[in-house]
Amino acid sequence: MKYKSRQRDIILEQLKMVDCHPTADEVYIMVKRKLPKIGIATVYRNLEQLSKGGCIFKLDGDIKRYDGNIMRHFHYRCPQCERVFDLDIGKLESIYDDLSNESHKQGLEVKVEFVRICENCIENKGK
Amino acid sequence: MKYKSRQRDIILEQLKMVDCHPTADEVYIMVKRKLPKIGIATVYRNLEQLSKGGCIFKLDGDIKRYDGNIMRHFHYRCPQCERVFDLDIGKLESIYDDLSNESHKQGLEVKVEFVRICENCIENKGK
DNA sequence: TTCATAACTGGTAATGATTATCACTTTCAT
DNA sequence: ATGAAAGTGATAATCATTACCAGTTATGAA
Repeated sequence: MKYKSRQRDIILEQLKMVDCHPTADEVYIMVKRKLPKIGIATVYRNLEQLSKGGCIFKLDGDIKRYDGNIMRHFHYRCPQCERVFDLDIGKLESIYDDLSNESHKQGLEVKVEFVRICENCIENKGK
Repeated sequence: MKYKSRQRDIILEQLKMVDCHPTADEVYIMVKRKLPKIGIATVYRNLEQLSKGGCIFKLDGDIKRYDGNIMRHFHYRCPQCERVFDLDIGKLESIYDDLSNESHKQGLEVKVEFVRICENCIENKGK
């Protein structure tokens, strides 16, 4: 990320505009509207760089997803559609902070992810 | 898992014998010593079934790993070699239990994974 | 036991996300 | 203004996982 690039700027801008957590392919489709000639490899390259640089988060899973919101917040993943959603954990938050602080003292980083069937998948159950 | 199969029995047995967290391919190699004719598809099929049946754990990541130990315990993943190791979290444990209990009350399942460079990768740094 | 059938197997082809490669273009410090 | 380092886009390659299929095995009912 030594030089600046229009492609990278637009990828970051688009990712910050949405509140979902798109896959690389979904980012590619979003960015193509502004930069029709961009290649998928450029998208992967820049998503990787942006996440290594701390500008975005990479969410591991079967398919990787990316999050343009780097404020501390929480996610849940739907085990059916494999999508990731933001989550307000309310009073869980202070417990999480304890876990996080205590982990750091022990030289560990913590990764917490919640799992819950999403509303969409609950609705589509009858189908 | 309605019928029993020798292949599945041996996969489970081998997985319970080791304290590492092998990939499907590593399980394949292990099991091949006892069942030289087994196919890789059979290994994947049975690992999936065993994990859905709650006999083993599947650990998500770039490459999936499997754990034959279903007693409650904790893992850390090395971000360099991507291997997974067991971890004694000591006093973190009670905090984790709080988080877990409170999550369940809110209809969420929690997944916690720790991250730390493993000893092997620290040693090999100079190389 | 015999039989029907549902589950399981092994080999292999297909899939699909991600990475590597390469010739070309852009950026930027000097 | 120029040359080295970084970035790009097209496409081929990789590789973990899944799908498919013809043949085998397990199981329960007759």
